[in-house]
Amino acid sequence: MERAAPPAALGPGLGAALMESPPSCLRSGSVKVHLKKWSIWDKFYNLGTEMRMSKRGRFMFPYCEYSVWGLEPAKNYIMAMDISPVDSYRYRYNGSKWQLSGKATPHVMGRLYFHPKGSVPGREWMLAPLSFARLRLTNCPAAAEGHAILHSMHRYIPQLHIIVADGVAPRPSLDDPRVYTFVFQQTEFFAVTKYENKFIRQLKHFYNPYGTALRDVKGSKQVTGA
Amino acid sequence: MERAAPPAALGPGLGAALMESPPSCLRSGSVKVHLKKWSIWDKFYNLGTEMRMSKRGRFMFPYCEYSVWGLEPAKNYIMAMDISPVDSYRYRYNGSKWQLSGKATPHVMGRLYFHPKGSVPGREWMLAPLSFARLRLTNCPAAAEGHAILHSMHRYIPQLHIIVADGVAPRPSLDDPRVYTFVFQQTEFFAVTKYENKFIRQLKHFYNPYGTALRDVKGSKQVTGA
DNA sequence: GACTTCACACCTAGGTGCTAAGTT
DNA sequence: AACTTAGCACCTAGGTGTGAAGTC
Repeated sequence: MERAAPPAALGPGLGAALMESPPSCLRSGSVKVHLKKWSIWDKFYNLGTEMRMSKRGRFMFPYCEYSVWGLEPAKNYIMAMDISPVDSYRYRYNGSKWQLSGKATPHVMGRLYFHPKGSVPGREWMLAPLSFARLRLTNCPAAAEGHAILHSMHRYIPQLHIIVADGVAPRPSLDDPRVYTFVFQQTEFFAVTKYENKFIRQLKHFYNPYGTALRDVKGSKQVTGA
Repeated sequence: MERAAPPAALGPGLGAALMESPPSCLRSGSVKVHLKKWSIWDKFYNLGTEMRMSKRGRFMFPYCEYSVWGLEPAKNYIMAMDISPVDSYRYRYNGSKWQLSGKATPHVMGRLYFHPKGSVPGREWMLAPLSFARLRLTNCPAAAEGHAILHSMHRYIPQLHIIVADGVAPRPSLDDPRVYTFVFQQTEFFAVTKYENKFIRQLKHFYNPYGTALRDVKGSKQVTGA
């Protein structure tokens, strides 16, 4: 099935003022990281990305995927992510935009999601995209390891940590100089249990392969160039 | 959907003479290994197990799954399998049974399938079943790593190798005394590109969750106790 | 003739947002 | 009223054996 152009409303979106594009490529020391599918991330970012959670844990869409350069080929690295609070506020959606709604519920700290490949030489990390597609978001405080525990109606941003695995400490402090951290502005999102912004809903339908059931209903499909 | 009893023809099968049950539990030094779902393996074994292959690689059914005891909890182990020729003959199916049909095509040697978990402490290996459900069989000599390369119409048996990973050699020789090898007689099979024995076909339909499409056709379903 | 490959329909498995019902 | 949960239909993804077509 051919994919039509995304709904026209989703292009210019909420107005040109928001149409900025944060850098999709960051450097830390000799290590360079590029955010893949940045143009899709940008589309969501400009509308105010929302990510649904559930008790069981839910994948992110878009998900975090990177290309990595500048690692030492023979040295081993561990790749980890965490989802960090952006600020200390709680938010609400008033029907058309997000607004502050009091102080944040304290963050459930310290959970890292380690890439399942484990400790792998830099050579191999640089060969293929580094994907965290299977990181799950949950609002259940008792969730299994490997799930990120978030609060609904709060604002978060994913952080990538590239950790030199020299065998000293398997899970070093993130302040350790052997940890390189990368944060891409356009991956910021609001955690929700149901989508609030209908344009976000439409973008999800359109780009997420599992969301196509609803791609053609309620005017979310439009003809190219119409 | 409830599962009816397996077809009556598949019980007594080819006759009582074949109805032996090889041990489902083996020991090597202090290490003990139990073959899971041995009663299903036995049913196939008594009819002459066949495993289909394809170019792209195909899962085994039944697949090899074990429980392990007697490892040193803190020591690391690597789990590997290979599919070994049982003899040096080629076979053919004459419509009712397998018979010799000349000398074997030389085996494509030395390929090991390593359990994807990698090097893990004995404690953890003993906690959960050790499954090789995702080992693929192929007849394509150029297949990707992790596929077992076999010849059709030849007879094979899977071997489990438990390898002490003391960091000396990542992929030691199988003659190394730090390698414990286990071979369960009832996992022997004929490699085929299409099933020959129709009773094997029926057993596969019956037990493989993906084969249920054909469970109810051509008399493969029978009523319990009829 | 004997064996292999391919396209197919059918199934399991599991992710998706929806709606309705439940909770606070 | 605001937010969360559970069940649903719908989809993708991919394993299954079949039967027809292809190969040797």
